[in-house]
Amino acid sequence: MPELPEVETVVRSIAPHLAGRTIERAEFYSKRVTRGSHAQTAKRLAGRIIQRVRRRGKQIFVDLDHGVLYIHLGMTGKLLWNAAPGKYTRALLELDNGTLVYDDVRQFGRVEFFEALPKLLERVGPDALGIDFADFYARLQKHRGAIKAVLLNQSFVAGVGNIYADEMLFASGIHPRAQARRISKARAQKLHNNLLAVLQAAIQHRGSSISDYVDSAGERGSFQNLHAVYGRAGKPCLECGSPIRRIVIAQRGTHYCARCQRA
DNA sequence: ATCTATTCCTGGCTGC
DNA sequence: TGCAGCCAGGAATAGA
Repeated sequence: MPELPEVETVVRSIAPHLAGRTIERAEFYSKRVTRGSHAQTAKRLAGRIIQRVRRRGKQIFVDLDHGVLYIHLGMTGKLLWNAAPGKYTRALLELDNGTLVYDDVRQFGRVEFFEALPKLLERVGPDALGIDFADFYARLQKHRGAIKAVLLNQSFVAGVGNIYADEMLFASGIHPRAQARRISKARAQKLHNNLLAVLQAAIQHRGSSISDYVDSAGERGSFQNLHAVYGRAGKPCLECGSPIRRIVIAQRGTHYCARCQRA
């Protein structure tokens, strides 16, 4: 499940192949993944020159000389460089130097061409790696819901998903059900530090590969081996030994240590 | 406005 | 070996 570290890893691995290249041909195979007219989208992409590939939160933007290709990996999206198209290939870009293949088993992802970005996509908050503490703390005050749910809200901060939300709450000693606005300034400072620290550590390990995730070269990440709580329900807490608990918050599996994380 | 529940989607897993 | 039933969750959407 690609979150900020996985998307960052994909962007880093794909960008050198794409920058400055020309799109010769585009193909789309899924009505779900690409909602616009396939023929029209392909026509608009043909001949476009890629200027750069960038990321905001979990969103990927391929800036073109005219318009932008928006890519969201959803749950199982993969951007693969020079891979053979397969059963789950939903879109494909043939460039002058190779082929970019978009595979997505569950089709929660998106590959769309826009002349200009829709307002909906602009609704996301500041990127998790770029937000300063003052802004982070001010935004926390605006939410009365559980901190876990708030961290997952992309308009609060962009890029955090289920795995890293659990990990940074554990690292900060904050209970996932704690009310966002009730978190003390000192705790919030800790959470802000861990927001950066956890995501940066995950990027250094090229992301977490639980089931599907691989980068554009098909390589798995290794950060899943360093998860303290995610996916460790019933196993002993690495800090205190008490069993990691699993509850559901905002319809998402949430893992925490009842002893290390107090409300 | 803010928050919560529902929906989409399919491979993988469990249990009979 | 087969198969029904459930689970995983990002984010748009609808409803409270």
